[in-house]
Amino acid sequence: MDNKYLTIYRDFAERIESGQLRVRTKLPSEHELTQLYGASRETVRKALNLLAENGYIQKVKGRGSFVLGVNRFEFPVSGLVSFKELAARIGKESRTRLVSLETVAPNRELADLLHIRANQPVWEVVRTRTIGGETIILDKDYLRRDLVPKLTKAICEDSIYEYLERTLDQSISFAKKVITVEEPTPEDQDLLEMKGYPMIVVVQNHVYLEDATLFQYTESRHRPDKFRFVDFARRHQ
Amino acid sequence: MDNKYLTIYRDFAERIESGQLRVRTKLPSEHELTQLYGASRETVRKALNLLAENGYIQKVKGRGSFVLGVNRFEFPVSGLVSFKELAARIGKESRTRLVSLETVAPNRELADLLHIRANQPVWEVVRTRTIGGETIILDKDYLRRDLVPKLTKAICEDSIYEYLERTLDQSISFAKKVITVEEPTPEDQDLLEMKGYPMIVVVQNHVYLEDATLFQYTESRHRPDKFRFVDFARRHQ
DNA sequence: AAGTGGTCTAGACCACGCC
DNA sequence: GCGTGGTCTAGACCACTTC
Repeated sequence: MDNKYLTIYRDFAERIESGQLRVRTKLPSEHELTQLYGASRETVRKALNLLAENGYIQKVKGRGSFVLGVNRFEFPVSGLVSFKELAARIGKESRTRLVSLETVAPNRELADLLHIRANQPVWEVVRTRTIGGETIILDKDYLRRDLVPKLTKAICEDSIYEYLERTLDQSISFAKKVITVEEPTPEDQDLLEMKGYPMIVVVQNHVYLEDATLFQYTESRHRPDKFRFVDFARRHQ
Repeated sequence: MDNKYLTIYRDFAERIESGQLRVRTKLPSEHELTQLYGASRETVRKALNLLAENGYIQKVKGRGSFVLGVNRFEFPVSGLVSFKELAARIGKESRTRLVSLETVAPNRELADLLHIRANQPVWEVVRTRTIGGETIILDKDYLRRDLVPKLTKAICEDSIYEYLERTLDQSISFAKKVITVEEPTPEDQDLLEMKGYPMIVVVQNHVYLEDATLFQYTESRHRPDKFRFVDFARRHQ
């Protein structure tokens, strides 16, 4: 039992995701929630604001908070979610295959991306993702070797994020994603079932730890017909 | 001068964007900020949390808040920003051209998307966007006619968002974006300089008002080589 | 007038980093 | 031990919606 506001948040997030709370349902008022959870109003509000920010509810001044239906049938790929978490959500049969795992010296471009010196070794992990019987995603990960001393086939085929957060005590804090569309490389053609598609969707991911050091750079290359990115955004100000 | 916490937020957001506050600079402590702005600590924290959520700063327990360099040279397309705001940011010469503006009866698919009956008329606005001399974006907007009574060529070539927020008293609250890659239609080929590219990036946008009614559906179709989507995401929990 | 959410305050205790 | 951010409280006033 950790945070009070996270408890309230997760409580409602679960009930909304499961459909137990229907779309357009009115939540209890903030005053009522303070009594239900034995919390102060600001604590309740912190939970409700998180729910609103993540697309679960809409708060309307003078009326109350209402369950939204936007996120219901979509899985937002925005936010930081590992492939394993994602695969679990969509419930499709999926598989990760390790292509190669080695320590390499970064070329200048990569050293630049990771903000390290050219002689500082990095892990290079190449993996393919098979979903519904088709191999459609190629993931290339580069991690700072000084921050991740050990890496095995088993870890790579399970979830690197999980390993980092559970085993090591590194916490991932934020990431910058860049989505572009490019021509497939011979490597893409070789490792993926491209089915003649002449382009590939590239999702670059810069992953940072809590102290804001960049420690991982990932390129996730998707066959275009299977690519789908969903984002929920609020207009502030 | 409206909100106290928004004042603090904008103050730092501007100073960070302008480069007046350098990357890795330490912000004043929360305690110091309460005195600088004559605000309580929770108010200061609300501003700092907004800055952190939007990628401006990183808060580190026990040490302080530090300026991040992630958002500096990128313009995040995540969040809700109109094309006009976007064009202003990147500073490139750009132009919007109205292709057609009419009232149509929605087909079933569109009526479904907008959650309206099939006999309820909607605005159909088709526009092309020219950036750096090339026409590379095709925007198709559908708006509920009951919510937007008037729409002119001038408004469409300026900014529909701006018109809605300033002239009408409608406030845009949130949106759901879906990015996919498809084959170009004859219309794409006709209106855009496709240069032989065999695919097109489609950004679907469902835009909601503050009372959570869906009032606009937009399809933004981008030539793949010029498409770029940047997203900043924090890992919560 | 009563109920709702939005903002703000002045305190409190805690966990963490640093010296 | 001191300064830092993270959580939480019990109140206050305001603007808005509903009746």
